[in-house]
Amino acid sequence: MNRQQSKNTPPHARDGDPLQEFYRCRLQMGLRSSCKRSLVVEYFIEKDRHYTVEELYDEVKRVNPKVSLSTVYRTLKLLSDCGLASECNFGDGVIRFEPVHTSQHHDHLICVECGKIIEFRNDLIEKIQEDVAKKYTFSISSHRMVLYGLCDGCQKKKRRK
Amino acid sequence: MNRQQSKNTPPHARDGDPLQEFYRCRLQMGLRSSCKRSLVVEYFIEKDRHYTVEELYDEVKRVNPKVSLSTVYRTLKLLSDCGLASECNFGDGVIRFEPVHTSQHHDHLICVECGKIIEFRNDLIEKIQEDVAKKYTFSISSHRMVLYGLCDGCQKKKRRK
DNA sequence: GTTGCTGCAAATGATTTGCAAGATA
DNA sequence: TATCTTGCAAATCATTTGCAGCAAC
Repeated sequence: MNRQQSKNTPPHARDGDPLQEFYRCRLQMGLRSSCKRSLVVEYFIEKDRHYTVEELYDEVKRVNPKVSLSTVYRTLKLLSDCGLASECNFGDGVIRFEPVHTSQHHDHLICVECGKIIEFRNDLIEKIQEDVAKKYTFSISSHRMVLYGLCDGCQKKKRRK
Repeated sequence: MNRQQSKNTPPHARDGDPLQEFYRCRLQMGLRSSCKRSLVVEYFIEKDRHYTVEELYDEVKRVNPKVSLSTVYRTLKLLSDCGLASECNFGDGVIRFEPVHTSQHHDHLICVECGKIIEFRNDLIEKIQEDVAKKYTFSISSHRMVLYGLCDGCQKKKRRK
């Protein structure tokens, strides 16, 4: 948690820091502070990766082995409810959670070899939405796009063989 | 099964008809012909919809109530193995199967109100793939795109309220 | 002291599998 | 007859939940 922000920022401050936001939600929802839940929340937000429940559990357990799988499930559910995490489904049968950045919408690029996940933005998507909306008389509100391929590193590895 | 094709088309003929293709696979895999499996296969291919296992089961059961859920699961698995069905995951937690058309790749447009699913094609997607590939040094092999919104009918219904 | 948090074990729900009986080649 | 197909019940797997004990307020 490498932030400079003063500790006594009022809980209603929406400053874009997900942790602050979580504390705000926590108070608003009448939740208590607990070291296990905080560990999960802070770990998840700081690492800023696309975790499966199991992966997050495994890593958090290394820090505090007493954290249970239930707690990880419950905490991720909580974060989703607060709008600070969202489920990602890339169609591989595995559900992942990503921290919700207050920033803009993005899509995903996945390496089919090593599983690396990269977030990207591309404005042409809006053009596609327009085209399709016009053609089918839909009013489009959102989209999900995933590109699959080989990352730089994995391409190089393949070439060496 | 409204086709004009001769019944004795050799099993190796790849004529693009999914049913013929299935019979070919069936022979190749040493499977037997059974009325229940055929019912599931033919119903699935003829209806050409995005079914969940349960939906397909419910409908097939109306035709032949003796078909079991296991058989539907097994048959859809079989069709996937033959490359004649593919799993669709639109991120709503429900897995659907769609018949694989020998035709070109497509993406999906989903009405968030009534659940209607439309397949579409848009060539701008290739441009996006190029852009993103260049930016992240990826070599992209495939993609999935889903647009969510309101279909024509549901927009009208909303307007009437 | 009241109420939230936690781990555990049990429940759930979707899917898969073992097996014995029936069907097809 | 040999082997595939099927329904059923049991197994599996990820996720959720009930509950009793512990912890925060």
